[in-house]
Amino acid sequence: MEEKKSKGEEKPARSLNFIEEIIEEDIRKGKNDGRIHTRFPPEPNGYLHIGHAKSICLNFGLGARYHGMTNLRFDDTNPVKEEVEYVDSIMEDVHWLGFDWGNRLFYASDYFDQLYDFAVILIRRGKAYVCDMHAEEISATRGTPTRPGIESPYRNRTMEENLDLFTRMRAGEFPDGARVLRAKIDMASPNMHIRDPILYRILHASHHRTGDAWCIYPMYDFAHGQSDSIERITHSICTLEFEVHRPLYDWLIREIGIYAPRQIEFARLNLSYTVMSKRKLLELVKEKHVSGWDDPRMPTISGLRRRGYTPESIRNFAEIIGVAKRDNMIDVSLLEFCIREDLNKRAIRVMGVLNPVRVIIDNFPDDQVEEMEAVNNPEDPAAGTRRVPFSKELYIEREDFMEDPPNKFFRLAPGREVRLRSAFIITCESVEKNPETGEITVIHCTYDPMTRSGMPESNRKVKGTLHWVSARHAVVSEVRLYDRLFCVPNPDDPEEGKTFKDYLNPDSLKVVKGFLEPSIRDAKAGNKFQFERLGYFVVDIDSHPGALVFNRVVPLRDSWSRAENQK
RNA sequence: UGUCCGAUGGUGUAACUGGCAACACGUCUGACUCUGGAUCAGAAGAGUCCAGGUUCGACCCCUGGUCGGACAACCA
Repeated sequence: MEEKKSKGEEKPARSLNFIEEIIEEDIRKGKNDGRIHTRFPPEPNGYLHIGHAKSICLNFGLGARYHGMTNLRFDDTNPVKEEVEYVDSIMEDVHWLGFDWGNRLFYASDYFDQLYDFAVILIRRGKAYVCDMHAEEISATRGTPTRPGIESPYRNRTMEENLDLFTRMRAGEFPDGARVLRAKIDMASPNMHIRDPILYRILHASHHRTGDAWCIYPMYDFAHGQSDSIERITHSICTLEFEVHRPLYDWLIREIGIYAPRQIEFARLNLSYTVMSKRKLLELVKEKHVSGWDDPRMPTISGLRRRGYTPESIRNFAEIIGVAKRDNMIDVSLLEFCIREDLNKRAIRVMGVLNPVRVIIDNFPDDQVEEMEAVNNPEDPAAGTRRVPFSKELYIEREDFMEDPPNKFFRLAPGREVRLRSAFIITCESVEKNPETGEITVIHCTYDPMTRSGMPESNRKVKGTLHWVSARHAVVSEVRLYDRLFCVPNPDDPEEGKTFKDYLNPDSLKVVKGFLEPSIRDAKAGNKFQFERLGYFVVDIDSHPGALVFNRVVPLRDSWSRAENQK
């Protein structure tokens, strides 16, 4: 037995991504005694989106993989943009995704006292000074990426004066914008972030957690790395745009003289046919292009949840897309693949008709109802069966009938036979039309009682199988058919004179009436189904007893319509 | 005319750290099927941005280019 477990048979370990390689190298070297500690550090100024999900899965995944820990830390150093609503939604979303920060819920604002002390240390060491220039002056003297900046006239104040001024900044003696605390590094550095960056600014604003205790707030650069250090984070993982901040991150830690975490940057996720910046998402919400942060068309975690995505499918997506440093644009079809794969295994099948046409089974007794037994999920025998009523008058999908069909059309047409799923084989005998419009109003068929599912005759080969609903048993519901929010792959890259909003897809939501089999009557919000041959659907929170509302999560793959569309 | 980062099939990620490129999605065949779904079998598709160099041998190392991205908020 033992020897049988040769190398080739061990589970196919996927190769390491570059961050895992760094971590394993650090472990090998005995850095931090092999301890691994990561953190997910959102700013509570918006809802989390699928890009954050990548980061969450990465950070928490690494914590778990290396038997370490992962903190949730709110980077809340800008009171004017941050709100508790966002804090709450972020915690809900991280939990929903399946991750747990235990008792390690932190806020950068928890460290305001300590951060203040760090600033004082820098001042005492002559590494920081109070600058009286206003925002415009500072910006004007910062230079450009290709031209060095000019040193502030306040740069060489004495340590005593700096200390006094900083103390008075904190005491509230000065108005917003009057002064800032700056690091004293190098105004000529080719790295803009090293040109005496601002550490603290005066902001007489009340903070969602510290209230009015402070009127000076640390900048990102002075809060983030120090918070990492305080929490003894070993690997501080962030997105590429912070790469140029790393020298400052390291400088501050070194000059203050505290524990040094290692910052590692990776490429953020871009998804086709959507936008991913909080600013743009907020704009869509505020201008009512969508119903809210949790609109099922939004790439937010709450939107995806409402759309019917599962945490498992999103985690799997995060795993599949990988982690690297090059810019990327992932096709939404990959996300769709992930949710189909997941729901295929678990969603109960049900029949529903969204664009009905009446079918009358001429040889079926008028008032008779037969109960058909239908399999709940062919992928999962344990899901059992249910009963579906069959009667003389049915609905089928209008697209499932053609009066004059091409050869490859396997569905219903005059004289043709099709199977009704879990029921009988029927033959089309004739159609009735609206004389004015030419629209087909009724399709007359006959059924063969010997072909009922399970009976010997039912094995007869027929080309097509249709879903159907007994007209008088149909549960009428609202069905929301969602499509991509934008009609171009990259709305972030508009042509001259246009903005991303010029590419909003006018057909991203279509509301139709659905005629569903009665077994669905008691479905609850969040329940997911496959409407056979159509797609996956979830019961929306707008549902009420007797007035169900469904969201289409994603359509089924449809090689017929794909072939048709290619013509 | 700065600094930093990146460049591998249509998309994304690999390549045991130098041994002529793999996996997934997508695409296309075919089989099977009471979902034109799922499943199964197979195929096409890159010679690794370019030019040199080192080497028996380079996606991998070196040099020089090209292209793309990030950085000039008292945002994060």
